[in-house]
Amino acid sequence: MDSDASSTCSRSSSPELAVDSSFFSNKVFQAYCADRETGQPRSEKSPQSTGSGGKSCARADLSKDGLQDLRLKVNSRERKRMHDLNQAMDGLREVMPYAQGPSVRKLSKISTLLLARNYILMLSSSLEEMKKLVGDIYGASGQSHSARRVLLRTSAAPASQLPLLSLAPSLHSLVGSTSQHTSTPTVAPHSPPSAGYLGFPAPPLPTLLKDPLHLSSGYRHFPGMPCPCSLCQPLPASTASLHSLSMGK
DNA sequence: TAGGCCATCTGGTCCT
DNA sequence: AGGACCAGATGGCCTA
Repeated sequence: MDSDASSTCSRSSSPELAVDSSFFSNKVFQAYCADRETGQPRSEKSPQSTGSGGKSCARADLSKDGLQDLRLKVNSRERKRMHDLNQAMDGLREVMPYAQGPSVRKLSKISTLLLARNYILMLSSSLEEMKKLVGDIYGASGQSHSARRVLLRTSAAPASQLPLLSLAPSLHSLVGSTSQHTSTPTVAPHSPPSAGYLGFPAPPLPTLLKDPLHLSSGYRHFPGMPCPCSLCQPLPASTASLHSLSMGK
């Protein structure tokens, strides 16, 4: 099959087949037609359908074939929409700090979204911490030009050459317990994280925004996650631009 | 075998 | 009117 769903997913899905000759599609459609002929709705819940007759009336005028064509067209559009959504989800997975590879089961959709949220929060707090640190290093307002130069240079450098990396050990010991950092159970790259594994449920958003990772009491890493902070890992190319964007502010 | 995850179909609603 | 978006239903696959 050439569908992108089958290319990105190990499951055996066959959309084209479903459109053309799927038993399910035919069965459903026949049931639908039978319902229409007997005047019995397939579902009880259609509170608004009584008032708005627009498309329903138009559909009533269609022949069986026309109705089926319309249904197939709508199904195809919906399938494409979902495929696009899945592609976007795959794109998100690619930039997530999580082991990837053919032997690694990919993150579920919900895990991807939750992990992405935490990752963003972590990056934000790392950035804030760096800004604070640079401010401390260069002191008061008189040195702001130097600090800005450092920031600019940092944002212009390739991700792999970011000075943040060399600062990572001292930063971790500076802002928190390294033991907490290193004693964090490392993720077995072959085990998919569940929502609980990712350390959820997360605190309410206002709290997170105020002090996302409780950095004041140490650099907090989410349980079970490989340390994805910008200090410990070279940034992926696609996130480097984001990083430099924030730095440029 | 139960539960989780997913793809697909479907009808309703909203928007252009 | 047509398309996009959404949520519910359904059934298949996989894993513990």
